[in-house]
This record gives sequence, C-alpha cells and structure tokens, in this order.
Amino acid sequence: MKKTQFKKSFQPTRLSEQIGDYLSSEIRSNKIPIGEALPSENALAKSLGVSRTVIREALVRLKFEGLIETHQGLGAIVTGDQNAKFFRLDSLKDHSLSDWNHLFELRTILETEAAYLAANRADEDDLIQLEKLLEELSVAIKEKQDGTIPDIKFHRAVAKASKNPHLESLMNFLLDTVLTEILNYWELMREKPERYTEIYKEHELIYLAIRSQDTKRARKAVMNHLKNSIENLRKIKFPTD
Amino acid sequence: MKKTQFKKSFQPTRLSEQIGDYLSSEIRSNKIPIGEALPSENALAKSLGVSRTVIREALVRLKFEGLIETHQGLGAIVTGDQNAKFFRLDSLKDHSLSDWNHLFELRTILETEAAYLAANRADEDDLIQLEKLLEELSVAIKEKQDGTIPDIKFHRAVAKASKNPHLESLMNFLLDTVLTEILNYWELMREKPERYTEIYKEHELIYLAIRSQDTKRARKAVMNHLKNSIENLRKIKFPTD
DNA sequence: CAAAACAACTTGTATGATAATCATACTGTC
DNA sequence: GACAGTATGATTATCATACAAGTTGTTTTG
Repeated sequence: MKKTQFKKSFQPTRLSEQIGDYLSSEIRSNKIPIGEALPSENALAKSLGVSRTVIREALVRLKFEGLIETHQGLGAIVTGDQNAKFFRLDSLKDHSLSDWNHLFELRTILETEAAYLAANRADEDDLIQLEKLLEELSVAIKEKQDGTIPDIKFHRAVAKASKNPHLESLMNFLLDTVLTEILNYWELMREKPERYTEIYKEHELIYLAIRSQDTKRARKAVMNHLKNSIENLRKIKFPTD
Repeated sequence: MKKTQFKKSFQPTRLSEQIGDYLSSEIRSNKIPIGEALPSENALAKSLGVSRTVIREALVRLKFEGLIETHQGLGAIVTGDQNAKFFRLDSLKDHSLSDWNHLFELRTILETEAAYLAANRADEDDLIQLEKLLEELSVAIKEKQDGTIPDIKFHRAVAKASKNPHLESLMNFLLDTVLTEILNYWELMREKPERYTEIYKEHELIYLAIRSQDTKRARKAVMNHLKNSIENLRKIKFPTD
C-alpha cells in the first residue's frame, strides 16, 4: 500500500472518513487480494500519519460495509465481495446529466416490470389503495398543492402490488434517492400547469391497465409516464442539452 | 434512553457492535425523534457502562448508516432520510422457495434489460471480453471444472456492456448475493452433464444476439437462459414442489 | 519427543489529555 | 436599549498510552 498524505488542516471531512474512503477504494479495486490481511492498525497509523483511533474508526466502517473481517490476535482480512451487505448508489453527488439519465433508466426498468407483474398479481386491496391514491392526486392537483406525496405513494403501491418484496424494497430505495428530484419536479411544473392534468391521466392509465390485468398495457403506461416526466424535467434541469 | 446492561464476558460480538445495534434499533423505531440530539458521548459511555472509545466506534457505524450526523461542538443529531443510503436484501437468510423465486425474478428483470441495452451499446472491447469469457466457459466445461467463475464473469460483462453504471453495480451486487447458489448449481449439475453444453449454448446465444445488435433477441436469450437455469436448480433444491 | 511455558504479534477496551467547533451568556461601548 | 466583541462551557475530533485478550510460533522443560 502506497504512502499517502492526508490533510490535517482544512479538512472537509473527518480523518477517519477520508481514510475509510481511501481504504475502501483500495480494497474495492482489488489492490489488496481477497483473503489477504491488511497491515496492522499500528502499521497503518504510522504509515498514514494518524493515530490508531482514527484507523480503528475507519476500520469500523469497512467492517460494517462487509469489506473486511477482524479477528482479535489475527488482524483484518479482506473478505470476498460475496459478503457485501449493501447496494449503494455511489454517484449521488454527481449530478451530471449522464448520471441522472442512468438513474432514471434504472428506475424505468424496475417500474415497468413492477407494473407488468402488478397487472398479474394485484389483489383487491392493492386496487383500492391505488384508487385512493389517484383520488388524493386529483385533489392535490385541483387545489394546486404539492402532489409529490400521492405521486410517490402511487408508485410505491404499484411496486407493492407486484408481490415481489425484493423488487418492492428496491423500488422504495430508488424512489427515496430520487425523492428530491421529484419534489423539485412538482415545484418546477408550476410553470406548466397543463402538465399536472397530464400527470393525473398517466397515472390513471397505469391504474386502469393493472385493474384490467393487461400486463403489456401496464408496462407501456408506466414507460410512457416516466418518459414524459423525464423529458419535462430534463428540459428544465438541463435546458442547454 | 433507558439504561441497558451489555455483557462484557461471553461476548458474541464486540461491545461497539452490540451498542451500535442497540442504538440503531432505537433510532429506527423512532424512540428518538428526528432532529433530536443523542446524549453526548460521555453521557452514553457512563450510562451504558463502557468507555467512550466504544461509544465512538458505535457512532461511526450509525453515521455510515446515515442515521445520525455529528457536528463538532453540537452533538449527534438524528437525521430523517433513513433508507436513502443503502439497499439491503434483508431476507437472505430466509431460504424459502418463495423468497428464492422472488430473488431470481428480480435478477431476470435486471439481466434481460441489461442485455437489451448491451445489444444497443456494447463496444468492441465488450464483445472481445464476452468472447474471451465464452472461451473460458467452454474450456471449463470440457475439462469438467467448475464453471462458476467464467459464468458469473460473463453476466457481469453483459451488465457492464449496458453502459449504465448503476445497473452494472446493482447487477454485481445481486450476483454476489446469489453467488453461493450459483456455486451450488455447478456442483449439483454434475449429475446432469448434458446441462453443461446447454449452458454454454445459451450463453453463446446471448453473445451472438448482443453482437448482432438484436435487442429483442438478446432479451429473449437471457430470459431463456435464466428460465432454464432456475428450472433445473429448482428441481434439485425443491424436488417436492 | 511431547507438552508446557514463553515471547511477539494482533485486535478490543479503557483512560486521560488536547484541539477545534459551536451555542450561549456576558461584557463593554455607543 | 442595541450591538459587536468576548469569555465560557459543552461537545466532538484526535492523540497518546496502557492493559486485556486472543493467536501464532519458538523456546524451554519434563
């Protein structure tokens, strides 16, 4: 492991976090082979020029990430990625257009298929819930309030109706990460009020397709809805492109 | 926060992990309101009967989990966006047939679409890589060795060729979580050696579809491959169903 | 030769000290 | 009274040191 200097003055983040990031990327890029032991805490502390406390707090993060395992008396060994406990969207800070498109592309994939499955599997409760959320959406639009909450809830409900818990929780995660964008969306759309009624209609089409168990139409309805939303949002966020 | 006793003798985990788990669940169950500050590190150390070192290492985990934010001089405050940072597959331990089906259903969704995109976007390097992995797969099968590695790598390479980094890292995560199953798969298939050549052909079809930029055929090829794999694996794992 | 004792490493925990940062209360001045 | 500047106390961030506890390999011992 090469020696690196970490800034002590003018620290944007904590030392332990800087070193945690550093070690994490070193491991992820396979610079330290699986099964190999990290240098000891004392060695790391000396080589990175910080106290052992800082190293330990960095290692806690790596342990929690599932990248290493520590054993008293032995050391910290790099585990295979099979133990990776989490999926993380690294580039949330990177608000580039490309990154943004990729995120919504992933969302489109998951939501279209969720709707497809929902059209097959939605039960009476699911349909009632969707109808209720449609109504809430309608009210919010009529009263010119923020429709983000019913909007998000509607998409969550579709994911739930897919009856695949993994897909549902993944969708929830993804919706959380784009929540800010959706909040902005409703705000920005004030300039184009005609979009609101379109939004309602698009949701209604999704609901109708699911209710009539028309899987392909459900898929298309979601695809169409997201395509329109993304197009409108893109125009506002990246007007130059 | 109520006082709790932590075992020092016979510790299944480290003290910092026990306390991390404890605090994490306290926060997740909203026993500490959002925006509220945790007791200070010294107060926690005293009330839980451990050193401040242990408390700090527990808090590092909570910070990384996104449950709290710490500010020098202020303290540790509970943040709102709990789920936003990670996606976790909770029910990995639950090896029921239903859970297992859901996992592979999600995998199928992602992989078919990844192949669809790959057929559009794969560049020369991607194709060379896929071809190389096909060759490795072929060798492994001929020499009756474990084909898991080239198998997995092939699927990763398809995800990479989709040119969507989020989709790629999500696929990698998912492949990691089902890695054990795939390892078992190759082992179990020894009983049915004719399946091996089928596996190779199915991969080849995926490759050919991507190379000829036939998006729909790529999607179908993946769908077919996974359907067959799952079917065979299911028969062995759950023979009664 | 085998078993026990030992030494040398590791991580886990405890303790005390210092620096940096923030909110608050308290100045003194106008 | 209003306001800028200043102590002050609380809290986190970092450091240094010490010891407990676990593992491994070597040495000593019977």
